[in-house]
Order: sequence, then structure tokens, then C-alpha cells
Amino acid sequence: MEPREEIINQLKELTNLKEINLETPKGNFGDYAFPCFALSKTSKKNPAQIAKDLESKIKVTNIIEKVQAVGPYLNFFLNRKVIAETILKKIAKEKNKFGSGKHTKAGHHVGYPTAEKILVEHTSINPNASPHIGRARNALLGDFIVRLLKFQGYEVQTHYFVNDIGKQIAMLVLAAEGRENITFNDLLTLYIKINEKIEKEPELEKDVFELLNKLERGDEKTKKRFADIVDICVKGQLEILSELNIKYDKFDFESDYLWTKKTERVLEELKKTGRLFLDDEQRYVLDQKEFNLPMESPVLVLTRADKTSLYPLRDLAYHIDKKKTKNILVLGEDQKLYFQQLKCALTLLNKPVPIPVFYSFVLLETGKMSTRKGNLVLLEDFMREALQRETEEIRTRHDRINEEDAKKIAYGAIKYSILKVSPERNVIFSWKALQFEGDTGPYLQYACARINSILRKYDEKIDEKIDFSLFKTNEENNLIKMLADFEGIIEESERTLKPTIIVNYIYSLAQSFSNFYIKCPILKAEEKLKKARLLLASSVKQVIETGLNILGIETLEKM
RNA sequence: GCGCCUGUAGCUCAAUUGGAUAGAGCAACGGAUUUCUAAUCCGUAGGCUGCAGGUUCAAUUCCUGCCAGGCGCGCCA
Repeated sequence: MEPREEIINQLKELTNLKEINLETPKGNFGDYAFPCFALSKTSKKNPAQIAKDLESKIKVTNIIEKVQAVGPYLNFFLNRKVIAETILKKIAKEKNKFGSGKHTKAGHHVGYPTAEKILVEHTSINPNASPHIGRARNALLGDFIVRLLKFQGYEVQTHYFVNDIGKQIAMLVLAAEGRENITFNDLLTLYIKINEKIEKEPELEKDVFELLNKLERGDEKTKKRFADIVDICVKGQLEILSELNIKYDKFDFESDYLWTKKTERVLEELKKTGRLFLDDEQRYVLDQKEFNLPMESPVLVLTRADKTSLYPLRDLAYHIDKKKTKNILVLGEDQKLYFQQLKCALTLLNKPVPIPVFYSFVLLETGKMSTRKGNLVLLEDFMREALQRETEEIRTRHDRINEEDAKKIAYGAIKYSILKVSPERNVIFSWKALQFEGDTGPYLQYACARINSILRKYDEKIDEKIDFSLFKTNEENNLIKMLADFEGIIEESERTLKPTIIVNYIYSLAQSFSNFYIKCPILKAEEKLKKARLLLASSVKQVIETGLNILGIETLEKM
């Protein structure tokens, strides 16, 4: 039985509580702590007294070594040897599957039969230009979720919804008119220029709408013009994202929902609900008064006056089409209210609603980022800069530069710096975020590289009999305790879908390891202790590596 | 104007979802290399958790009001 489970079971029996809230305290308050305040509410007794009472009733076992009431807390001290043996053996056995609660419950390590299928949609950038760093937040967050869920044994499909028929694409098509050999790098300038132009001469908008109208009527030439531009753009975007090791299983094109008449069918369905009507200007709108949305006039506009489709209609058709039992959708905070509207519409049609994951925008020191206005930092520029700085960094340390390794470190630093910030917070972009020391990706990679170096030097198998009672120091026991927390960390990550939980955990694990590394020599230790410490170090490496991989960060053999 | 999110050390972020002494990194200063990688470690300094009330045994966390920033509120996506 897991130590945590054993404590919870005992407490449940003694207190009649359904949920036991165990804390892992800091300082010398033991391995687990149970606060007794909640009990004092019902029993009207002093929490300190309750803790004292419980202290005498808890049974000491081979796992629970000591129980101590300290004020209103009941602190549990576990048997070091048993914990060390349980957890280190488990890691050695499960390797890169360690931490995945689902796998262990199923009793085997790969492909357990009833894997739930989950569709994750993320990135879904407008195909109008190279992505800026704000968009990276979507892709990185989405990629993290995909990796986490795959690690947990789900069958995950990653989708990218391509808006290939919006007004912005039409503008880009207009801007590209009569130009040959347009490349990905031309798009941003074209896009900025056409926006400026239309702002100055609003009558040009008519041409844009005409183009859209022609497209929706299925004019082949127009279709091809749109498709060509979109193709250039999506390919360019994907090249950048794939450089960051972010991949997609399927691309869904908005236009398909027109050609297959699925948008029309959605309108038919909505008509049956009695909430769809034509407004004064002959647009199809969905009445959403009944849902108490915080808007002045709660309607969802689905078409233009000429009945060409608007994004919400295509999006609605898309979500209905997803048909998975579980969908996750990564969205910018600007989509929050819109998502509520989408949710209401889907509910009205009795369709499943995706689980949204929101993130806030990346701002510049000078103000907001805008692709349209051209004040932005491109993801590719950020990546290039990171790589350049990292290459220089390596030059100060080594004679030779391995470009693959430089990329792993540079991109790891980028991913880490973005994922370590809670998604709901705004980020003000600064080149200073590109650090390689301290609370950074490279710090974690470095910890792994150091362990690799030791394992290389030892050069024997470490799976022999190990005396688990040899771990005497605080540094060793602290590491063991932390390793035992990993499964809980993964569980919490899955529940909240927040990358920061894993980030914080592996960072403090690496910190504890550095501590251990300085104070506890491994290879120089006496033979039995050496073996025990080697196993401990390789376990730490395994867990940091697993954590980093879930964040999409690779590790290195040497640094 | 209304709704949602955010405000913590000079800077960038944590804080076990209401718990014990609010913790890290960067920057600053001082130290550690006959020992497994110094992208490391140790130490010093740095706090009225935006402000004012309230709820309770306990508030950075929950409630109310203000202040500041972000996002949104019909034909963009």
C-alpha cells in the first residue's frame, strides 16, 4: 500500500470524514500533516486536543513510524527505509512510465485497452502571417496538454482548425493580386500594407466582401487563389512549430464545412429551436437572451446580409463534427465570452461542449501586440535570438558546438520561460526572459546531464541488491520524499491542465538534487552506499526527464 | 457603463486551492573548485501580498468597495 493511502485510510476510519486533506508540510513537520481544524467545527473541541486524541489512536505500522501532534496539526513521520525501497524500486521498474497513475492502476505499462479518446484542438492561428510570441503560448500550452494526456495513457488526437476563408484571408488574397512567387516571408508585410490601405480607403472593403461572396458561391478560380495563399502560410507556420517539436495529427479546414454544406445543416437545426431569425439587415442571428450572458444584446451573428458565413457558424459546425466524448480547446482570453455563446448554442442543439483552456496575452513593453499593425515580436525571431545566444554561451564553455544540442537548450529555455507563468497572467515580453541560469530550462537539463555523466563513469548495471537503509542524510531523504510526490503532481496536472504544477515540481526536485550533488559524493562513496546513491540519482534523472518531456523539453547526454 | 482575468521583494515568478515562519530565480554584495560538469552550491540584504473594510480559530487565497493593467460586450476571428 502507498504510504499516503495508508495514512488516509487510518484517518478515515478514526474521523468518519469522507475526504482527508493531507498536506505535505515544509520544515521539520514530518512527511505528511493532517490539520484538525475541520474536525473541531463538528465536534466543538479544541483542534489541538483533537490532534492529541488522534495521536494516541493512530496505529504505528511498518510504514508509519511516528505520529506527533503539534498544536492543531497531526504530523506523520514515515519509515525512511520502506519509503525509499518502495519508490526507488517502482521507478526502476516503470522507468519513463513512472508517475502515470493510470498505467499502474491498469497493471501494465503500455496501451491499456480502454483508453479514452480525447481530441485536443490548439494553435489554430489565422493563416495570415508568421506567428508572434503570443500565439506561441497557445501552441506550447496545447502541446503540453497533449503530451500530458498521452503520458496518462489517453488516446489523443491533435487538431488544428485552419481559418482559410475569413475576411482577413480575403484581404491577403487581394493584396497578393497580380504578384508572382509569393513566399511565407512576404505575407506579414503584405498583410500590414493591405490593412493600412483599407483603413485609408474604406471603399476597398467592398472588393473584399465581393471576393468572399465569389468564394462561397464556389468559384473555382477564387477557391484556388485562397487555397494557394493559405497553403504558403500554413506550411510556413508549421515549419516553425515543427522546429519546436510541436506536431498535429489533423488539419481541419473551415472551408470544408461550406463545401460539404454542414454549415447549412447547422442553420436548419437551429431553425428548429425557434431561436434563429433574420435581423433588420437580413443576417441570420441566434437569440441567446435566455442564457443571461453579460452582453448588451445577446445574439450570435451567424451570417452576413448576403448570407455568406461568419466564423461562429463554421465553428459551430466544426464542433458538432468533432463527435468525441472529450474535447479540449486552447483559447486566448479574448475568446471567453464568445466561448460562452458557442457553449450555449451547442447546448441548445444537445451537442457536447468542449473543455476550454484559456491563456492571457503577451504584451510588449511598448503596449499591445498586433499582427495587423505590425508591432510584434515574431516567434521565429525569438527562436533565432535564443539559438544565437545559446551558441555563444556554449562557445565560452566548449571547443566544439553541436547544433542539435544548442537547439535543445535554446528552445528548452523558451518553452520553460513561457510555461512557467500561470496561463491566466499577462506576460510582458522581454528579451531578459532568455536566461540560461537559475529557474530556467537549461538548469533542469544541466541536472540531468550531470547525472548522465556519473552514470557513464560508473558503467555497470545498478540493479543489484541495494541496502535501502543507507540513506541517512537530509539531502537523500528529501529527494526520496519528493520522488514519492510525483504521481500526485501528475494527477493534479491532469485535473487542472496547468503546466506550472510540473514546472515548479521538477525545478525544486532539481534544486534538491544539486544540493545532494554537492554534499553527497556518489562515485567516491563506499561500495554499498555508492550503489544506493547511484540508484537514487538515476531515479531523480528519470523523473526530471519525464517532467521535461511532458513540457516538450528534451534532455541532453552532455552539456 | 457592464462582465471576466490579473496585481506578492528593485525585476521575473511561486505559495500544497483557506493552514504552521509568504518562498525561488535574476540583479547587488560576500564566499566555495587537491573531490562525480561552477549552466552549480552556500551566505547577506531585500515584504504593510495594490488600497480600505468585512467573514473566521486562521486570509496572498473568500466577500464588498475603491485604484491600476489586460480581455471582451452584432455583421473580425
